Amino acid sequence: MNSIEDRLIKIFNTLLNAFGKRHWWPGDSPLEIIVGAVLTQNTSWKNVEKAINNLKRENLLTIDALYCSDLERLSSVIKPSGFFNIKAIRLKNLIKVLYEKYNASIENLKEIETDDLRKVLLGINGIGKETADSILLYALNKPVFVVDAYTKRLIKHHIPPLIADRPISGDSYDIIQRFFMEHLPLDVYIYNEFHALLVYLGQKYCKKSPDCEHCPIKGI
DNA sequence: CACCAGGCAAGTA
DNA sequence: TACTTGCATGGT
Repeated sequence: MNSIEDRLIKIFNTLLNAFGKRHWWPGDSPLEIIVGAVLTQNTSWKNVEKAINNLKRENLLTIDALYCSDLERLSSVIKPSGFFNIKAIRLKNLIKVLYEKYNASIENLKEIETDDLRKVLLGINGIGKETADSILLYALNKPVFVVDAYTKRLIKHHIPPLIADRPISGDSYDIIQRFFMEHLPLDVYIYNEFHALLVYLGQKYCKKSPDCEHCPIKGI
C-alpha cells in the first residue's frame, strides 16, 4: 500500500490541506494567461504583474492590438518583466499564429486535439515546453502536467528516488511530466492545483536556506 | 554587493 | 545528449 500513486496523491492532499487552493492561474482572461506565461519566463510574478497592468492601461491586451502594435512600443510597455526585447518578439510570434492561423480566436484553439496543439505551440520560437504546457493547462483547460524548476527539485531532492532509472538534469522535462501523468488521474483540476501547490511549496520552503524541518510533505 | 525569479534558443563539446 | 551563455528588471 505504498505505491507511487498513493504517495503522489498523499503529497497532493497534504499540500492542499496545508496551503489551500491556489486559484491558479491569476488572470482575468485566457489571453491574459497566455501573455503572462511568456512574460513570466525566468521572471518573478511581481514584475509580470506590472507589465500586464501596463498592457491593460495601453489597451494592448487583445489579440488584435498585440498583433498591430509595433515591436518597439510593445517591448517598452512590458519592460518591467525583464528580457523585454526578446519577450516582445516571442509575444509577437505567438500572437501572429493566433491571428493568422486561428482567426484571432482562442475558442478555435480549444477545438484542436491536445497533442496537436502542443506541437503547434512548441513550433513557435520562444515557446518551450513549460510555457506551452502552462498555456494548455491554465488558459485552455487541457489535462497536461506542467513541470518547472520546483517540480524538478521535488523529484530530485525531496522524494528520492521517485525516478530511479536516470539522473534528473537539464533535459528531463518529458521524463518528469510522464512520471506525474502516468501515476495521477488525467484530471485538469489535479494538474492545475498540484503544480500551483508545488510552486508555493518551493517559494515558501525551498529557498536558499531550505526549511526542510517544517516542510509539510517531509517524509512522504 | 551578489544572487535569483513560475525559461528559451542558440551555440559548443 | 548535456552543458553554457545571453537576455534585463526589480526585490532581497
